[in-house]
Amino acid sequence: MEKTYNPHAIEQRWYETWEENGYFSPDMDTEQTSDSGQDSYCIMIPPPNVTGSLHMGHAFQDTIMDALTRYHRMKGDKTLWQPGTDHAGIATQMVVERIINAEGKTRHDLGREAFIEKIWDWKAHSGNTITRQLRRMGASLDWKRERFTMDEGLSEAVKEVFVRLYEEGLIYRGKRLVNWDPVLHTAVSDLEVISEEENGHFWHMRYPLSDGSGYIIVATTRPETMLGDTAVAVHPDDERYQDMIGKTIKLPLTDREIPVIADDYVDPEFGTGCVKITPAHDFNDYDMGKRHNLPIINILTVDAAINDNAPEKYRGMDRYEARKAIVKDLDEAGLLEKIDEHRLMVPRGDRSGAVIEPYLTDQWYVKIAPLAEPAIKAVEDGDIRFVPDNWKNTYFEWMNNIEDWCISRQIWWGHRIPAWYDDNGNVYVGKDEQAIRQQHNLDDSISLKQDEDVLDTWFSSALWPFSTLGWPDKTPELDTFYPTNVLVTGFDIIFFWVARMIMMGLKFTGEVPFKEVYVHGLVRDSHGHKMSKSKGNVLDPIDLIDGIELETLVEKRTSGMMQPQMAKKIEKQTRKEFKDGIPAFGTDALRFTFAIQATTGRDIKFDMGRIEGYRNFCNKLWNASRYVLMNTEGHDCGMDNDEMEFSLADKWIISRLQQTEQQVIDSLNTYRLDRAAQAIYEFTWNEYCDWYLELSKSVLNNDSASEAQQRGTRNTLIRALESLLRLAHPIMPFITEEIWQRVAPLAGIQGDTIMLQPFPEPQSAQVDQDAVDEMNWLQQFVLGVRQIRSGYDIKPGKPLNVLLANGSDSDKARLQRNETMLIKLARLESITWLDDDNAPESATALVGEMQILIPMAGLIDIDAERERLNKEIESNQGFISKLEAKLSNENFVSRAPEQVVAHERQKLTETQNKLKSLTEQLEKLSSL
RNA sequence: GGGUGAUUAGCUCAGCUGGUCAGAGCACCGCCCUUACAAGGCGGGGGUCAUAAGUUCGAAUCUUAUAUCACCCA
Repeated sequence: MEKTYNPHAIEQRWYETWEENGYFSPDMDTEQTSDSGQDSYCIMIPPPNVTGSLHMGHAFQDTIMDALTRYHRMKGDKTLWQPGTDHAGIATQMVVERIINAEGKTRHDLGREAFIEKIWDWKAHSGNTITRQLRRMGASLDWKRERFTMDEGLSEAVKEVFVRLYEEGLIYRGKRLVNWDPVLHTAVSDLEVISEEENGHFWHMRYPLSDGSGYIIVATTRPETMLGDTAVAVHPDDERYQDMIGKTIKLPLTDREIPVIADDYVDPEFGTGCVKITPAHDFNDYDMGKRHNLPIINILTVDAAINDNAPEKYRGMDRYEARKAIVKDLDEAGLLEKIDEHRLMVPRGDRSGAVIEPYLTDQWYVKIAPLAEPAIKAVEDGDIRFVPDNWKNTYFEWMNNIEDWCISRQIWWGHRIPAWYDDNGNVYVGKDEQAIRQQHNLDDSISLKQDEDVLDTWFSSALWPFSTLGWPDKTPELDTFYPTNVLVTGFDIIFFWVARMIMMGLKFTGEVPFKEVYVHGLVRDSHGHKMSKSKGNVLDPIDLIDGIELETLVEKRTSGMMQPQMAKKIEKQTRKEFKDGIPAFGTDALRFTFAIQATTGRDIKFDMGRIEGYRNFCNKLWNASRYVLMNTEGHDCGMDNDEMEFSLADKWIISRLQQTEQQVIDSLNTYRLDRAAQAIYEFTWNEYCDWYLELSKSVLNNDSASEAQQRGTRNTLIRALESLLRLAHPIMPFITEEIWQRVAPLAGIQGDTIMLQPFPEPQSAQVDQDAVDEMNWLQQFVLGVRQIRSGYDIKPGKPLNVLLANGSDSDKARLQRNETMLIKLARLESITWLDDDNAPESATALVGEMQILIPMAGLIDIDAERERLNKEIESNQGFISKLEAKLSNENFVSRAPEQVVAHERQKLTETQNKLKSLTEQLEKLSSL
């Protein structure tokens, strides 16, 4: 093996091998599908946008899913991690449209069919970026089953669902106020609208009463909408305006008269207490208009320009142009009271960034209440469990206030709505035109035209857990893997996606789509800020894996900026934070970094120090393995000759391994990847490397050790490492595979890949508590010597003579058994039991009550040792008085559980003995 | 305005159903290139667990209030 861990050299190669050999597949081809009592395990990947590229959120999420998948596969479950991508209607259309625009054309020049053809072309050539990147992450997805939300089978499922919902009256067409994106020319759902506070104005306008008795002042943030006003509303109890109610107003700049009405909705405290009502362009006003039977006057075109319902002067003006003109005209007419600065919530389309207008159009809707009810119940009843649990509150909150889902979009890329119209405007819904003609007895003399709209992308995503498995056909896949086990997702799409999958899954399969929903946090930058292109703080997971030069990174972060003026600042920041660019950490280090920070429900602040530390951990594992291989390759490790003798260290490390395995299993079962990773880290570094490997040297490099002893140690070295590799494989697949290939044969294990080896199962019979206790004693001993050494600046290499006093029989027996190891580990010359009285001046350490004495002659300063002892005594006295206080509290003694009290008593005794021993030492020094 | 979560060492975070004077990594200080590893080894310093009250024999942990921050919804 190479001296230094080099992830590049191993990662790509292993992934190709795994994929080529079909290790990712659950083998549905074999006959034994759902028999044999084998458990199945299935995770659906949240399908990334086909236009997308891997970002830190994906990398985090995929690490979690892959770790779970690999764990279950090794456990022996029939395991499927289902891959695929989403057609991402608006996003994809925009990407391809931009390419066409660059060629000086629009999509309208091409026409619908040719444009869609272009998109398919684009997908064929450029649509696999993200799947390539997923492979770099080591994701063990079964690529043979990769699906796309627009492929044939899934489109079939979409039609099936649409038709059935329509036939049950759960899909309807209606004229409603929708969120209209005037740039994309489509309706968007509430969830696709992002409202943020922006600076704006509050215009106060005078509306004259028709009878000439004065005017009412109304305030608005969108003065151009006044052209569509059909009333002014006040609160029914508002004393200021009682006599106005029922009167009419002469709406300025128009020739219309509108009533003053009373409605509870009006907040008398806000503004003047008078509200202009524009039912066609405001959601609240729309509701109020319905309550009061107000006319609805649409004044905007699809581009959000003023249409022909408005006075001629403003027609054709853009909404903001019209705003200026109207404000000016009002001002000139003396009808502008004042203009205030104002912070207001501005709704923007999440794709286009355009300011959304409420707009009255014909759209398709899903009637959601009947679907929501069982979906709420499924979570209430525990058929679906959220991890962490509190996310169910968010889910309930939304589901209980859910509104009908607008599913039609006025774009070209997507599932076309399976509805046809005849010349009389009758609607027919069916899978295709032919089916409809047949069903409704329509011959060719009647022309049918398909609805131009496509479905919201999330409509097909909602079917993902079963459409990918072949639904509506009854497939073996569906039978085996549905319901799936867990959905791993960020909280940001609980509404978009999770809730809708639950509703659709229950509706069409009668079962929940997944039993658990694991909700993970967001990956932020090291300062806790959201990563975004415009802030220039984005990290690309691939750059962390492969490394990147500073110049390339700067270029990457500053190119194609929406706000080029930010580029300077970003460049400066980047140069400061990454002086030497980013080194190549490798996939395993990145995955480990994510895993160990995957505490449930908490955001991750991505810190370069962490990933560096875990890259070092990979290196540690690598070098430890090198040591093991050096000492086992070509030697008898007990495979051929089972005459072996196991040392204390051997028994101890095997015991600790069992305990670690249990901890990892428990942690993985409860989605605590952080604890699993932590347990692996601590065992590997602090126990296996720091202690066990060192102890093994005193056997392997010791000529007087017997063959059986050496064999026992080699056997333990290799077995423990082999298990550890399997234990760590789900989190760090590449390095474990690479090392395992060499280690496994030495441990007597045949197999082509670690991927398909069984996951370690702890054996309680292998836990030797006596060995654990004795090892603890040995560690205390070594630690005590080291502390003295370090405390008095004694050279690490200088062999010391150690004296022992006040030892029990057990101490003596333990010393006898472990003397060789102690001498080697603590670098001692000799260990001698002392007759009580003739101790020379010494520095002291304690192991329990046994005293370790290191004679000071020529080594140690008496005053310093005295000071140290005094400090130690003081601290122990403090502890004792605390314990005494506790134990003399009658309430404690009588009410606390016996065990706890006994434990405290024991601590007291131990500490008292320790104190006594320390005091003796101090006295000895003082008397000299 | 409603909801959720957070607040523990200089930084990033653990701390499970209350019970070993509060833990890890990074950073810091000291010693060491000891034949697996300087991407390392050994040792060390550092926190009145946001604040206040309460429950309890006992609170970082449970309850309530306050403060600050973050996110979601309106």
